Amino acid sequence: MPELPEVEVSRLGLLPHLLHEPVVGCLARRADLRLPMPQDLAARLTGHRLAAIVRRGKYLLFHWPTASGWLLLHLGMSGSLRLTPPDAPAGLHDHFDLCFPRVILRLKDPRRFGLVLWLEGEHPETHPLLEPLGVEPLSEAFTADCLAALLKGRTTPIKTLLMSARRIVGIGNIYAAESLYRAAISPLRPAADLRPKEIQRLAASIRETLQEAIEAGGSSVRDYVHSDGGAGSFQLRAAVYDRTGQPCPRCAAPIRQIRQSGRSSFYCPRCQK
DNA sequence: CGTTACCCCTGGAGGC
DNA sequence: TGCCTCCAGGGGTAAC
Repeated sequence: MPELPEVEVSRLGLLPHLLHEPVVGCLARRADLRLPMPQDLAARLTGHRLAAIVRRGKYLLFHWPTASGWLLLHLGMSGSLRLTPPDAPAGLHDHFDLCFPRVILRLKDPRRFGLVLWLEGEHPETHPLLEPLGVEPLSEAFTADCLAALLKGRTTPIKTLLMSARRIVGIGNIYAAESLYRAAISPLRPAADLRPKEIQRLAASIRETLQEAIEAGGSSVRDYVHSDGGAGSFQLRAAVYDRTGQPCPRCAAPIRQIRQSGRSSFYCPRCQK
């Protein structure tokens, strides 16, 4: 489920409930996620107060300076986070609990492509999973010039490039499709063929699409603790994603579905050139 | 180096 | 009803 906006909305939803709260325990019901979950988290974290929650791409990082380390969390394809009351029974795919005095942070991840790791020390950005990550699309560093530099000399289809986290983080299959639609650029275009005007449009549409999705998510999650789906369950209304055969909102041509690098792509063959 | 194929895992949808 | 196939919002690794 989660791309950058869903992860960011989760972060924003968790912050007011968890920040500065002391950990009272942890529970790993299934430790075999994409990588094995550490087993000593309760011992490391119990009694320590959560000092920050940071997002990098689709990763969430929870910081405990007094335990001198970070908890790294990734939701994979099917992961979601919820805050539950301490006595709420765990469901089938609730693999991990981080317990605070009044609430439990609970990770549910049916496909188990997600990740819970402990990063020792104060520099998580040097971890092998984080170090190679590309630019944050909502940061000031992400300009049209920046995007132009990423595209330069690359023959990969622009859609594939948008989804490669070593160049630019956080954009998954949905927001790649929606950003390209908004910029009126075909997902099939070789990256290096985009003209400066198009690059400018694409950079802007990526920002806008992600930002709007975050705002939509934020407004849809009123009470994080008691809401049904957690914060990962919203979705920006898609113009093209998963709308094969339905009319393009702009020109009514049927949305087309193709396959690129093993993933479905959706686009309007008339609007996106 | 750049790009693609395949793999991890479970569940839901649709065809028969 | 069951069984089968395909598909799914991610990403790492191996192979060309």
